[in-house]
Amino acid sequence: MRVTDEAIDRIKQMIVNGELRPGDRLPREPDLAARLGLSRNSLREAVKALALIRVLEVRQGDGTFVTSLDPSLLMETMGFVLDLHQDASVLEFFEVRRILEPAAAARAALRMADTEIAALRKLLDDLGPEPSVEDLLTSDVEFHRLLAVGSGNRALASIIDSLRQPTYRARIWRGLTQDDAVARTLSEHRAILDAIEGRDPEVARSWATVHIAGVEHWIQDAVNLDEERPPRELRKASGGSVRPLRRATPAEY
Amino acid sequence: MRVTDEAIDRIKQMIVNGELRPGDRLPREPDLAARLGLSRNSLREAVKALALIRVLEVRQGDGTFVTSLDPSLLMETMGFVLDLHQDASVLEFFEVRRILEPAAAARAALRMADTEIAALRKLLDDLGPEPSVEDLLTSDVEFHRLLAVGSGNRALASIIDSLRQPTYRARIWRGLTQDDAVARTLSEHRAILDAIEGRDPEVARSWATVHIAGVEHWIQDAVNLDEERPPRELRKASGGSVRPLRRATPAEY
DNA sequence: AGCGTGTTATTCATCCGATCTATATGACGA
DNA sequence: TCGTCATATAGATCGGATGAATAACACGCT
Repeated sequence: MRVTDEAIDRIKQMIVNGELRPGDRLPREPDLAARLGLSRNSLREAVKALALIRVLEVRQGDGTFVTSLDPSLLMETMGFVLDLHQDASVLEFFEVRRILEPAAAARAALRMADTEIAALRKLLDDLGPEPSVEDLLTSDVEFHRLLAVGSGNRALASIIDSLRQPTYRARIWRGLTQDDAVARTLSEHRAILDAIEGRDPEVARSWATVHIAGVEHWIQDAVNLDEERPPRELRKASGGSVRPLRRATPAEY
Repeated sequence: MRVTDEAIDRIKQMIVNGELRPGDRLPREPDLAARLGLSRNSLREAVKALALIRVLEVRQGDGTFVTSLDPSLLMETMGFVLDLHQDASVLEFFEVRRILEPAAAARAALRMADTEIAALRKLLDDLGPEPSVEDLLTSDVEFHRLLAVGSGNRALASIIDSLRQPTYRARIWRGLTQDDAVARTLSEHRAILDAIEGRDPEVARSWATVHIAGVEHWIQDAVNLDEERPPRELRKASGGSVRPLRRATPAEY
């Protein structure tokens, strides 16, 4: 195995077996490199890789630390990978959302604290009856995030969060093209919250399903329409060969 | 922003905008470094990070390539992160499985091809009535994998796959301690498959729920028992301070 | 002509050592 | 007491040198 890969594994093992705990600081680069028996450059490759997936956090002039390892950090990694999938597979991710979010809503109805519900209610009330598309999207993201967290399952919440990332821009497009999207979103959000407040998991689940499915169907139609149009070129490759590029998808807007 | 982070982003953008496509080869290290305006060492840190999350694949003596970017590659990354969470949060991940796997089973009942169902049937038949624990686990992993793939949603399948990873060892423990676990697993697998064969999504979903919940409850009990026992030390830190380590959890077995 | 083998070029792997930059810390003076 | 500045520390980045794996090609044998 490559020394760098081995270093990644060694560091990982140090965390798994408890030698390094969340928040702990790693030895200085030269020391750790010596201890693991490799050069500083190779060690840095390992550290960089672990930093990308949010296992380590490097602070220049301070040191390298183990992150909290909170499941929510998983989100960013997944979001990064999902950014690479902006084609038809968006629909696949959407389908997963339609599975997870209703489940989260149902659990939230059972587990959410009254104070959390009040905060959610305030979020919706603060928005007003006719918000700008921008404000709506901000509120929408926060609503779904709080709902996911309200499930009481951090892993579930972070997976949902990471799945929303790539569909964020899709919803922007929606807000811009469907006139009734704003009103509909508002009323559906309130319906979900009402069900949670009433501690009715099945109703919460159903409203969440309706809510997600509405967006999903719209995306589906948009993709289908897009398939029928001829591909258009996005832009030319900068340095080298010019090749036809993939088709634009809703997720890009 | 650090040059390395910028390089990561630049490479990512090259993929997102289609300049680099799955399977494509990147320019030689020196060339790409020159083009991105940084040193080879720094570029290598970026490449290593992207290789860890399976976006790039480096082949010594050959070159560096963009992977297929298949959603199933997402699995390995997630599995890596999940390895770091071997404490009580295992139950959180298990709960997500209990949401996703029944949903996958229901979809499989609707979407799976007859040939795929036949393959699944053969998998179960090949195992025989009283398999070894080892064989059972191998078959079990494959059964659930095919089931997930049968959902027709690669993203869903890969998330389920990645979630199973950390519970694999948990099930080993189960197989060793519960005498009826083998027979029960076998019959539940057959029940799920029967429902799929009968194209009955609701029954498939229910059997899958029962199946997962069985394991989940057992793990839950095991963790609770474990909580009541005093923590035991796993082993001492090698180089530095000796500190009490976290408690062992079922996932370690 | 077909095929196996050895050579060579290409490309990544790894290392070393030096310099630059950001951060934290503590000394110093208003 | 508090703000400022010097200094130590640790990571950031670089350039170059050498080793190792792979692929491509030429060669010679059958």
